[in-house]
Amino acid sequence: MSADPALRREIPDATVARLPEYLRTLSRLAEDGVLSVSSEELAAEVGVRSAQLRKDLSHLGSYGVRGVGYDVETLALEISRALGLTEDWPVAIVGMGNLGHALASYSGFVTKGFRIVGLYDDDPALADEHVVGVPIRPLAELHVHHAVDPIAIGVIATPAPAAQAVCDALVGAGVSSILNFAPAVLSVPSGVDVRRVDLSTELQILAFHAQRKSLAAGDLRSAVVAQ
Amino acid sequence: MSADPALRREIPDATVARLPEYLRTLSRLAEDGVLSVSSEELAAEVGVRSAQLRKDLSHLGSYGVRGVGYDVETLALEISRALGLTEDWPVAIVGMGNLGHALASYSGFVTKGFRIVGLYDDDPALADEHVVGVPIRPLAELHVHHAVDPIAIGVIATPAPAAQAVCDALVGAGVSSILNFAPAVLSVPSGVDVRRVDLSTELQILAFHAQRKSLAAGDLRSAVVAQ
DNA sequence: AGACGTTTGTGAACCCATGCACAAAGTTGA
DNA sequence: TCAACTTTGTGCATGGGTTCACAAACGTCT
Repeated sequence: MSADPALRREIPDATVARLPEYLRTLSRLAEDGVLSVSSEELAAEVGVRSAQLRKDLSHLGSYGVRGVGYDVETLALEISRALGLTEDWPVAIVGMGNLGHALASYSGFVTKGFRIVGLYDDDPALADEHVVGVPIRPLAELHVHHAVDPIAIGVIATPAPAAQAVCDALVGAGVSSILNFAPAVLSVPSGVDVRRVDLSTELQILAFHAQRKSLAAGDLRSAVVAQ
Repeated sequence: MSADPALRREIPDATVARLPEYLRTLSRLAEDGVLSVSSEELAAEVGVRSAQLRKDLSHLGSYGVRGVGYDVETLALEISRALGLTEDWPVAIVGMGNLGHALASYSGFVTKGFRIVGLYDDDPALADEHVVGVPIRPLAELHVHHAVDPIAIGVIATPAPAAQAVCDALVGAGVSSILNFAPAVLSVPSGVDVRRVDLSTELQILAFHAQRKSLAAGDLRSAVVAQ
């Protein structure tokens, strides 16, 4: 029987969403030569409550020492393992406009775990351009490429109208994890995982809170008007 | 007394996060000439349960007609109002590398509600370059600019090490809503709102689920090994 | 060795969000 | 006008996530 709780137990989604942040902070601490942290210290760095941090970590196993804290190296390694970053993940980006270029050259992509193996765009003007050493090819070549060098994660950085067709092509080639930057809801068969990142959604949420703040500030005025 | 529930009642964060998606879908339907939708239809388009959609909308007021559905135009307008998109929000982007360029020319930014009023970067190589008609200027000019043409929302698209300093500059100039693309946790005074979008976090979450899928597929093998 | 201080891991209470199911309210058609 | 049908808005139950608070476990110092 495996003793690793990460492989046996279910890790809550909310916890998984925070693990990358813990990992990033631990890596920074390791670079700074810090050997050990308490949940209190680490939580303060990340901006969460220490109880939440401890409960999150408890889902991966018991890697702390009571009265002492957590060994930075060990904990970083265990989080990496839990997230699956000990193996590397071949990534393909479809849509090499401004955003696609930015993503391809984003250093966060290259860092541990992820490797860009394909860049796709049907615009002839981009044909055979290279970004970070990888050639841009037409989407039709996806199948061939995937057969030779399988793609684990597909990133969609096209305009919204093209997104569903690109998604279908990725799914058709066998990709079952997709990161979608296009402002469109994708329909996929079950078993395929889609995460969406939408810039304008984030802006709109900020606008909502900004509006609330300015309404609160102008309370007096509106109260008078309301009368 | 104002009769608008959006101004009086509290709208849950989870609801606010979904409103932009509802709005986008309604706008698309309006373009297609659709005049009315039921909660069932709209929910199917967006990919949520109809009960959730109705509950979300009930927080803004009562804009549906029983037995009929929602008027597309009216509902879109009411969501826009609730989100604060009826006024326009001046946005400044700091950090004009690949990502900054992509954001500045992203069409989602220009669409209703948001207007780019400033682009900042201290790299002399970028000085006086124009993107979408706006000149790139050094960060030191932020204060002056803000005094003339106030900035409501600041977008940080710099590398992580610079993010906190940029954030301090924005806050110092009076910006109280910040969208942070740098992989760093920002500390801000209370009253300032920060949202973070992190590309590598999203990738890592995908990797976690991908790993879980491949572990499930290889269950038999690991079970044998475990014995 | 034993007492003391520290920090983890977790049971239990709370809180928010989701989903169900139905009454209320509207339309349509005879 | 009235009955049949449709769809909203919402009270209630359920489930997950967060926070509290404390016992268990470890190191340290005498």
